Amino acid sequence: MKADKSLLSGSTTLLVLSLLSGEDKYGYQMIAELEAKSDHTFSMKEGTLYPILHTLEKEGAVQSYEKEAPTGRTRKYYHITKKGLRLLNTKKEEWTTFSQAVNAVLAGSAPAMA
Amino acid sequence: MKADKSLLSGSTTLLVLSLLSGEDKYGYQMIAELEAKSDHTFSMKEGTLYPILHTLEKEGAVQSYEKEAPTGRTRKYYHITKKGLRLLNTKKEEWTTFSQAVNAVLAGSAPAMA
DNA sequence: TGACATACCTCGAGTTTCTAGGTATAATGT
DNA sequence: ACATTATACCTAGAAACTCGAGGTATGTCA
Repeated sequence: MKADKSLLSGSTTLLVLSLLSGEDKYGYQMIAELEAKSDHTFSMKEGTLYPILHTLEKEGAVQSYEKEAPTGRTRKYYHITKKGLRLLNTKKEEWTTFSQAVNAVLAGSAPAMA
Repeated sequence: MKADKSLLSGSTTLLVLSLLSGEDKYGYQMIAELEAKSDHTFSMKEGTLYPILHTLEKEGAVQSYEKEAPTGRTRKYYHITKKGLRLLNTKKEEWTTFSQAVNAVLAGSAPAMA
């Protein structure tokens, strides 16, 4: 993880829901896509992702189903629900508000930029 | 706190150092300024801020000194050191990398915006 | 057959923040 | 004079989140 790992806190659910808003995906795939899309900034660990997926499913934000891959292996796919899409929009707004607030504080003080 | 409080994780040190890069400040003042500059998005709690300041001082990123306010009360001011300024720049870069990565993931999937 | 990648999972440790208290002084209202 | 509120500092324990380390199982390749 390039960025301080603690920055990741709180944004994981947003990232997972965002990935699923395009199409159904399985856990292992999400980790790889996150790493690729973020240019290797995010390396979400399995021990982080799987519990999150289980929690989201309990909340009704996603639904899982098993499907056999062309390889013959069984994968567990996750589909985002309408409730999940609403949650995604909420989290997106929170992210926007939050990042703008951080930038506002940064802009107000120091000039230095690496 | 408007934004999901867990988003705050990892950015607190960055915010505190950023505030101190302009001029020396005392704890109570920082909380008020954070709230004002972020348009009420951040409401950092005393139980969060004071331990952070103590940790930063142990690390040598800030130095504290007591000074009497015009009111007669004694305040504990914090001054950012050169080491603290370097730390600030590091954290700034981390923040930039992190926020760009989140935006990249968000852009790659869902179109909806509230 | 052995090694490795894929694919899922859980538990305990570590980190961070918040809640909820505590202490003390100055200003304000009555 | 007295009570209340705002200022200003602090700490301990609970709660939340992520990670490291481990486990299980199947498919691929040499």
